[in-house]
Amino acid sequence: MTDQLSAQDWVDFGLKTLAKSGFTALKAEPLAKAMGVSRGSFYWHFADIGAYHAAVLTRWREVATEQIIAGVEAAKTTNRDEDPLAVLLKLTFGSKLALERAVRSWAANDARARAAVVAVDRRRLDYIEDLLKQAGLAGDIARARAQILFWAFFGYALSDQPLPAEKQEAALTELFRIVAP
Amino acid sequence: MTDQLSAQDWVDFGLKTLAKSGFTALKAEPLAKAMGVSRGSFYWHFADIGAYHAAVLTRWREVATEQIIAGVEAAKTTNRDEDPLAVLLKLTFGSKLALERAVRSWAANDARARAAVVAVDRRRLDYIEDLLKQAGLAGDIARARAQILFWAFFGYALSDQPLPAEKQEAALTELFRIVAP
DNA sequence: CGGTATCCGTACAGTAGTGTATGGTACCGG
DNA sequence: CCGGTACCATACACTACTGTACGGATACCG
Repeated sequence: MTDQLSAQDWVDFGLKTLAKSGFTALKAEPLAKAMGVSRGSFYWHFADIGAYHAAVLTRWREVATEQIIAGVEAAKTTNRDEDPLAVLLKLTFGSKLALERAVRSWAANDARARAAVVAVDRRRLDYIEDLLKQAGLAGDIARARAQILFWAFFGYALSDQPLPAEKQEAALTELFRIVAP
Repeated sequence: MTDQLSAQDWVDFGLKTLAKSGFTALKAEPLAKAMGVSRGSFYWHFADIGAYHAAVLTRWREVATEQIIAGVEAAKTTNRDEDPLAVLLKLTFGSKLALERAVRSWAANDARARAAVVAVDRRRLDYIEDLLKQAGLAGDIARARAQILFWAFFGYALSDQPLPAEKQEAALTELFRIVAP
């Protein structure tokens, strides 16, 4: 039978729900109803809500950390004439950010979510710093500008006003011009 | 008697609770217990939870919008030789940001909170843009860089890793150097 | 001093979600 | 064909919070 659910199904659905309705929607009963099953399924796959939340966060750590980085690295080899930093900006600022917002919102209210966010942040920051160093910036400058790029990214990701495409484009070019060596 | 509570008392305590425990703690029963009264008081001052939340958000709009701006304007007149932009950076990045984080986290899960955040954001962005124009930047450049400063601020405000003072200072100087005319 | 408005406590009913116990069903290996 | 395992439904007890009804206290005001 293919209509049986796995723990992975529950976690994936949790990520979708997280992006759409925020972490307050990560509850057994509403999720079960939305998936057309009863909580019997939920409590078979997970010991309790805490275990489920941990599983969702673990999965997010996996997908959020390596996603953009893999994209940039791919572009690095297939499209050698494009600046990796520009690719990074385009990829990050172009992707859907609802999930990112939801997890960071969660982190403000939950210690385990906060731990996941901190780990992911460090991974990303280190990567940006590497890119800047590879572009020829000195160590301390690279670190400071990586921090700025990082802040700007999350400021954008978390600002609730969907900026008009023009202004966003203008700000991005300016950001790139300002940070790039 | 001074041990009677006003609606304002409830709202102020709500802001403190918001900063300390997030919006999920903004519930009548826990708040009442923390204040040493019963929910009878709460439901006398507020029709329901929704009305209370609206009052808290309104109060936040008041304090969050004019706080920093007033500080910068004050420094403008009393300390004429300091760059207003530097003052702005120092004030914003130096203030406690728990409340800011909490409200923005709230905004990800609640439409009314989102509306408040959007309004406050616009006010701040416009002010930064004004500062940059007064510093002599052209209109489009001022707008783009204001956006960058704005993003960077929230990236900082919402990043859950308390940066070591050294690195933060370095990033700030670099940010100022990069954006200032 | 009596009355009235303000403020709060208490008791109740209702709702939403958690976790558990138990039983049912489908499929798989021997 | 039969026992066992994986998966799910149902029913129950429990907790946390909401909102309302009502009654008590307290201060102020005529």
